[in-house]
Amino acid sequence: MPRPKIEDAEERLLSAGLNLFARLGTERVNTNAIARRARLGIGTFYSHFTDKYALLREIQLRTLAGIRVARLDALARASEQTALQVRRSAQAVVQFARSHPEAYRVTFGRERAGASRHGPVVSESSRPMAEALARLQAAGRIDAALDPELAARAYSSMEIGTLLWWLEDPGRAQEAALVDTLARMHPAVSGGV
Amino acid sequence: MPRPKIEDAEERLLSAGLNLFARLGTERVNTNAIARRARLGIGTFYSHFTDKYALLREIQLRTLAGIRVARLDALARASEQTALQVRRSAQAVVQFARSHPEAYRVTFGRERAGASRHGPVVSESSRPMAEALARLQAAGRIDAALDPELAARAYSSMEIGTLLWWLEDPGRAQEAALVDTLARMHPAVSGGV
Amino acid sequence: MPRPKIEDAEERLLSAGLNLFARLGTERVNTNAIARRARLGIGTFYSHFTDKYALLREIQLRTLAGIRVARLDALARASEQTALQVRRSAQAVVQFARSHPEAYRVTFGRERAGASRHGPVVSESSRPMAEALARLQAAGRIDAALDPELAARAYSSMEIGTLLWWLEDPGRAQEAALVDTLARMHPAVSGGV
Amino acid sequence: MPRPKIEDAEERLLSAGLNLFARLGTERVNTNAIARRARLGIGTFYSHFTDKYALLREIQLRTLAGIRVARLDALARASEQTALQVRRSAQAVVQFARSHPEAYRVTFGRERAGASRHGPVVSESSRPMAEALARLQAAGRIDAALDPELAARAYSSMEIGTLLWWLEDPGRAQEAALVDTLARMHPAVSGGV
DNA sequence: AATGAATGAGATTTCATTCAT
DNA sequence: TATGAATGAAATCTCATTCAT
Repeated sequence: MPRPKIEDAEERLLSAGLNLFARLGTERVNTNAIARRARLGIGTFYSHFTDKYALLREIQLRTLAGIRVARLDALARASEQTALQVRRSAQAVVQFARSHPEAYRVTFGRERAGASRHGPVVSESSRPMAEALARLQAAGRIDAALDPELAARAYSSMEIGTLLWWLEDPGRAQEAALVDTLARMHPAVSGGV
Repeated sequence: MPRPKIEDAEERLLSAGLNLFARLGTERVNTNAIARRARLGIGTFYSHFTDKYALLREIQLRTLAGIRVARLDALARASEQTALQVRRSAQAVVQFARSHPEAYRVTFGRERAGASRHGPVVSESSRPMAEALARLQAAGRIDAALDPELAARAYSSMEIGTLLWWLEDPGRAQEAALVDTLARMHPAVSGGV
Repeated sequence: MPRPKIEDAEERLLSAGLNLFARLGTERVNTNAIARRARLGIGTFYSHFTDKYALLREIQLRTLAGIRVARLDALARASEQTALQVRRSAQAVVQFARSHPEAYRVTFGRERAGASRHGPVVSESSRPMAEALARLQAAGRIDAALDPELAARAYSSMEIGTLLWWLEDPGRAQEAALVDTLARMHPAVSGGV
Repeated sequence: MPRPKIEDAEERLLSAGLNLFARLGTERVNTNAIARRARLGIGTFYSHFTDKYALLREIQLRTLAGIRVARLDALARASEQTALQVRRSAQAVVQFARSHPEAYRVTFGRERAGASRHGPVVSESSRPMAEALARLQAAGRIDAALDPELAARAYSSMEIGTLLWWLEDPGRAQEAALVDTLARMHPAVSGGV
């Protein structure tokens, strides 16, 4: 009898899931709670997602896409200068995290139990960055002894870990200081010859 | 039929738990499985730990203590030179992770759902390092513009994230390269004046 | 395989619970048994009642309401004469107990362990009766030395205890003799001036 | 190795059990807790009692014996006059309950789950009283229409129920008023011709 | 006789999932 | 398409009881 309104049920579910995941953690949220918060029947949940982790995956994919776009936008507007590009890129991510803290936490946070159930969405691919570092190395712009892949990997972990820590309490650091620290510790900057 | 023979039940449970947590992830392991693997009754589990997360916490505390000791040992043997100390410290942690991959993964890995249930054991405290950086700064040894707390935080995330990634497949990088990368990107080294 | 057919699950559970509680006692019945007897899944039990004691409470509330109604009905039909009202009231309760022996036993019986877990439902309130006795006293109809509250309390215990004993084996006494004894020993009758 | 001292382990267990049963209710006390409170090993419990209910039964038997003795003592000292004997008997029980509230509650209180497991200890035998009433009837001292057994039964319930209620909060009534009410409502008194 | 670690049957409770409406 | 009552496998946790010491 109900049938509330033929609306964006899927969006409602994604939004409800994001909020609950961020507040309670993936494991402490169940499908019934997501459907209830979306003001939809539990059956509706299952006609849109196969399970809780499918919804989580969709949230993560959207977040990763958002970050990619933000980063590319920033780079497009920045000059060719490496140090500036690094800074702009860091700035873009920090801004994204500040604007979408729930999405960032849900996507990168600890307690990603879903990963072990349905394979990781976030492979934390640092491939593009590794390639960029390799190019800089080839151009003699950074220390030849640096391992590009390891360095890229290390930087990614640093960025994610630091942002998650910051989001727990944004009062912990000024946004500008955060960007500065990330940029300084970026291998393309610190590793300069 | 209770009480067949007295044994070191607690150690057996810790070892079984470590193994299962590392292989399956905290959430996919239940108390029954831990007890069974330790070849003990489920009741024995509960007479030693209040729940799964109490056992997890004990594993983590032991791991953290082990790392602390390893790091201090390494520093005690190293000269006073900062760059060398940084390298020795990184080496100690890399060696610890290589020798106790399960413990490292269980302690620092993603999917730390238990943390949200019983409070985090691993605060990933970077306090000591922040203080060391501040001292170096006061001595004019590293850039005054660096924020010691942020930098320490960032380095910790980097170290942990990189080691977790490496442990997934140690073939990904030479141990020496790993140590080298961590040392290079350490703020006390890269941030030198 | 869920959801075979929609039914009045709650009534089925109440009825199954009443029967089992009466036969085995509150503590010897578990939620599984109640659900099984109601031919419902255990999950269905928990979607209707928070636990065993919530179901018990509902049974008790219904029983108390039933007795209240029966007593008021009887009084409404009786004349104003005190002795007759007392007799009619006793009669109403005896009839109720005879017609709903399980409900009476479950509501008033010993072994009300649940009470201590979730607060008593049956406060065995003798307030109304105490007030009635006080009015009769004021009107000089019963001994002024009688303590109305104590007397009301005492009568309630007597009524309940006697009925529980009788229900154990209704052959123990004629219903008429039971009513007669209760009426005779009622303070408004025996305490008359 | 322990072996604390060859003492009255049994008395210690009875005392611990009485205290715990009275505070928590029969069902919420377990054998381990009783042994712990008696500062004895759990094994010792089982070398003295077969289970929790055996200990409960022993407590109840002692209590019943105590009440019997108190009542007989009182009657022995009272004159032959019925009204006085009734009053003395009531007084004796009230005093006993006041002096041994835990024992009284544990013996007569609701939530006698053990009863259903091991058969009732307290049959609430009102046989002696029924016989006394019958004798009084034969002597023409009380109304011939009264059913002695029912009346005895009713009085017992009244006495127990009222005392349990009083023990919940002795401030509820003066001890003298209590004795007075019980005596007044005793069939040998109120039923007098 | 006293001990208490070990036991495991059994009770409670959760929640992903189905399917008749 | 949307619904939500019903389901039961699975997980957690308790506690009476045993028996080697």
